Amino acid sequence: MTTTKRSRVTLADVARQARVDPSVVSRVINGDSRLVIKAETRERVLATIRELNYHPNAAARSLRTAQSGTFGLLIPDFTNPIYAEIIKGAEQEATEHGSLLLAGTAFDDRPERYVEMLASGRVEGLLLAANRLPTDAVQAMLGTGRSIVSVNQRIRGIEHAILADDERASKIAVQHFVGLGHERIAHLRGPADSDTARRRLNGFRRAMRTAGFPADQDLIVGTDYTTDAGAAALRELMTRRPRPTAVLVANVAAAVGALSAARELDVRVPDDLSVVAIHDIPLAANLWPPLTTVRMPLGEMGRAGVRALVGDPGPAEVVVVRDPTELIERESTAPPPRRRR
Amino acid sequence: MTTTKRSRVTLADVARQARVDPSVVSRVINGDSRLVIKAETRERVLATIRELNYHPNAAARSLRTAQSGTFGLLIPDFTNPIYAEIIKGAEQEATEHGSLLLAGTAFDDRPERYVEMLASGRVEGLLLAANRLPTDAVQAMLGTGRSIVSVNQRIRGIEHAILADDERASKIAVQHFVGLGHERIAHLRGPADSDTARRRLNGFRRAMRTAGFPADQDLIVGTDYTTDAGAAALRELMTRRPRPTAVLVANVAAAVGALSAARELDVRVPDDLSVVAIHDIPLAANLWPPLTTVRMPLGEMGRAGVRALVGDPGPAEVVVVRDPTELIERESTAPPPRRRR
DNA sequence: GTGAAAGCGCTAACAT
DNA sequence: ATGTTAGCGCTTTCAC
Repeated sequence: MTTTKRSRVTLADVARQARVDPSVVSRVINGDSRLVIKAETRERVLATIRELNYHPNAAARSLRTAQSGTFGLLIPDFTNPIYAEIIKGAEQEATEHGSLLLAGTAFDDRPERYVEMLASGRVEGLLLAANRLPTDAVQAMLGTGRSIVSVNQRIRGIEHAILADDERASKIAVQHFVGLGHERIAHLRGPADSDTARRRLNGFRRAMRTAGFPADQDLIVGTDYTTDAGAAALRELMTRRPRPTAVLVANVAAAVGALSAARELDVRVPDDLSVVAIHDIPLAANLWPPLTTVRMPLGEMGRAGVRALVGDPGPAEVVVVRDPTELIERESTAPPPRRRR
Repeated sequence: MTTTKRSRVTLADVARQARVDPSVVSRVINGDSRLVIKAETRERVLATIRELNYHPNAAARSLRTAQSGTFGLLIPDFTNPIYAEIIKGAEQEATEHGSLLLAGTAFDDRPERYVEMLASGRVEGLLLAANRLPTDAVQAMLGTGRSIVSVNQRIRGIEHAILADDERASKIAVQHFVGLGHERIAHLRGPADSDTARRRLNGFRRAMRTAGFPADQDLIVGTDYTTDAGAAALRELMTRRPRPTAVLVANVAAAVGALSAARELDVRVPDDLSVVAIHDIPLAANLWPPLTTVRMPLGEMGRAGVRALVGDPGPAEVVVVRDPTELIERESTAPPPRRRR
């Protein structure tokens, strides 16, 4: 009794075979609470659905209800492990909500694509985890009237943002360094146009001031959130004299590069230089040395993003996911050289 | 003249304002070659579309044409860097084809979801990069009559498969070891139920035989494709006496774990043990020591998968993407200890 | 060179 | 307790 026949089975087919009206089938499927129906009839409908192996057509439903049951998530790059965690969280939340998550790369050259996704109704709302979207593309997205929420950063023009406590992450790292006895503490900061980089830098400065070691401008070096840029930045940093004894790297990808560069330069970690990276990913434990990190709630931010999308429009709002921002101490940090002798 | 008005702009609105029939607008949009139309009229239609900021409704189009313009890709886990590369390739190919790619995790517990994606018409075809899908779920997917292509592995019941030359990858690694003078060559093989693991193991055995060092069963240890499993497998392997001097790890995630475990055991890489992993990912260069790998055409497999989906149904077919399977030599391999003294 | 008409498969307000 | 009806917005065959 397989039903691998031609031509899709439609709701009308089910209705005919179950000898009820199509609208009844529809209401049974959608669990319409206002539907009063004999248990027996409902059972007959359900049985017919199974028998015919009926699956509602998504396009028809979507057309009728003006809802696609899909949310979008735009990221800069699938190969950056940070975003994998965000995607995972967002996907889980969407799944629990009965929706699909459409994750995609925000190719810089084709912003119309994302406007189109919204305007065509393919997705009901969009999570923006990609930076550097052209301002007019963002405006066009907003013009569709659909909900847009930025994740991990603020984006000009977008009211709703899901953020982690980036300032606090820097503070945690600085306090760890200070606790170990470091004084010459450096920061490999992210790109100037990055909102997260700015917040982490602020946190760094503030924490340094509080600790009584006002940040030395020489010890703040810019880097992109990439491995290569992190390596280059560390090389530059190590030309400073006297050398720093500790460095907070604003991003784990950059930190991986920094570790490589340190090795090249025969700078021993943590003996000569302690390193803390912001963002904990599984891999950090398998680097050499295992990297001390400040864990950020990446998955939780993805979840919160989807929640904001499905929730009521609500007023302008910034949600800071505070939960588990904490130090994961591994082997890339130790007291400074002087102290140890 | 912004059009951020209520109620979506429809094709009918455009037709009315451009003073043509809706069907003409439709045919202009879709570039119907059989449409004969005055350049002037076409221009007026196009202008109106721009002016009204019209975007076709995806659901309506989908309902009418029975095509969703979306392909699905099922992977086991977003945080595994292998799949990031596959997704990227598939997404690029889909984008070039004007389609969307819906990548999702194949949660073991909800196979109906994926059947549903196909049966409901949300996706036109599905790429399966996830292993361990229940056989009946696969059958149900096939029952929808839509195209399904497996990527990176064969799946029972699915005719079309996009594969890399896994056997050759193992052979390349073994030849590299042999060229360095190794004889006691081990293999951390993937899970028994994994098709890729099987092919890599075959390649390993065959290459060893060819080299005149028939594989020692003791030196073949099973591992999952995860970091922790790789670490455990290496620990087990190093209890063998005499110890192997080289090991081919079937997967890069497992190799990362193996490297960690080697450090724990004070097994120096490459001095005491040479390591080659299958799969090259950017990170391999930043491990310690930088990991020698056999590059597999992951992105290209993703692309080929989408191509197979959009292409004609075609006969049962297995596409082996041969292109750039090659050794990337870094610092985790060296001649065996004996030779170096 | 352009228009008319039918219908894809579903839902929801309104009958009965 | 169930049926009727009227589209959602688009494409496409056929007619003029």
